[in-house]
Amino acid sequence: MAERKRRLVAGELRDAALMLLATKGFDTVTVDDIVAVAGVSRRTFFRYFASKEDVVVRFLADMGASVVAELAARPRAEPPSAALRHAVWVPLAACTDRADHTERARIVVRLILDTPALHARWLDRQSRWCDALAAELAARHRLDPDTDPYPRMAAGMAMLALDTVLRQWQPGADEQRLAELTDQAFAVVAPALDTPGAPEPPP
Amino acid sequence: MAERKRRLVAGELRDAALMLLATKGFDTVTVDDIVAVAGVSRRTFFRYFASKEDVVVRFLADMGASVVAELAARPRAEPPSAALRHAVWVPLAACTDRADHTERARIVVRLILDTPALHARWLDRQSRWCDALAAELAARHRLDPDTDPYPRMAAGMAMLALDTVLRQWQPGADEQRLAELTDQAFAVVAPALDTPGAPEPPP
DNA sequence: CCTTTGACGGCACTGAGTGTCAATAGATGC
DNA sequence: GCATCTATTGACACTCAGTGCCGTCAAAGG
Repeated sequence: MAERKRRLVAGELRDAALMLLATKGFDTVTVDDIVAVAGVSRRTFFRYFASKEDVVVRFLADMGASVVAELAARPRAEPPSAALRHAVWVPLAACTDRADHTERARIVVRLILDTPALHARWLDRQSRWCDALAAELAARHRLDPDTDPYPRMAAGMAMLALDTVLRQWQPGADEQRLAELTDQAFAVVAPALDTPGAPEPPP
Repeated sequence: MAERKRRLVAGELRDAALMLLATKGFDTVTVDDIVAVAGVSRRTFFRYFASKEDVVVRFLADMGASVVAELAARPRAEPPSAALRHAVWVPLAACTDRADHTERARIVVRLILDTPALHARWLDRQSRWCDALAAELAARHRLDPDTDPYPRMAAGMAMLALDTVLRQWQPGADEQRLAELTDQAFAVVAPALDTPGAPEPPP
């Protein structure tokens, strides 16, 4: 009950922030501007979001947990390239579930890629997903994550593919188009992901 | 003459900053602390460095330009994995040219990887090198950087290898050890870098 | 010797982010 | 119905990063 109100305020704040940031740019909009539109106090803003960057980055934060969860759900027999492609595709497809949601997601992506401060935060978050992905991959293939570079690099290549897709995301692109871009990106890294030697655990 | 003094002040500031940051941590040290040790005013600090992060990140900034320059200097006939390995190796080897310099570089790397704010800036800088590397790769192989995902992903894989090496850099590791780590990292991505199809330009 | 140039320090200001406290509103117990 | 406990909020004050502005001072150059 109080939980629903929290969600309401957070949504209000997020919508106000995204609207202002997307139109006026990240640096010119202050937190005071955002709270003025949302109708709450400055202090309340920082109770919901750790920083100005956080409002935007959190919008895409679910992707991280999703990617790791999806990878864990894939059958172990599947080659790494296919498993990672699926893991990355699920949250990407979730961006295009409704047409209105799609365009907003694309605008947020563009804002992040074009704003240095946001881009830095985005990369930082991505690198955390990378850690989790690497741990999952190491467990999947029974590799030592401290000495074997494969898990971390494979996770990094998956993130690289995700990044490449988001960068090439043009206005008006639908789910079909995103799927094509994802396939292209993974086609590039697949030879490294599925290279023999590391991935096959000795029975 | 005035130029030499500028360099002197910048060095003083950098040394004071690195000493304080490495011992007390990034967040607890203020710019006032740094300038107190360096013996200049607060305002002067910001004339030399754009931000507190900048002091640390600039320390490794030369690497970026170096990587791109080295790649451009490699013969075109060389396979991408070898060319990129060399390009990444040169600045890495430069970190170990003198023993004292080596250990300081390692401490800075550790500081960056362990401090979220610095890590974010580092990744952001790395992504700029990635842009330049991708452009160079596209030119090398006569590919369209806007539609072909190969150049950007190949550049990203090189950065990924660099990142992996820096992460595995243990105390006391010498140039020999760094070379091993670099070889290991590039062995993972080589199959994707040298995959047929994209890299071979039609004559 | 005088002028111009450039670096420096001091000062004031904006804006992000945090700690604290009092007020308020809703849930709970009697 | 009323008291109470708890969680959320707003207000205020504070620290610190970063910037603009200006007066000063010293060195270069005529």
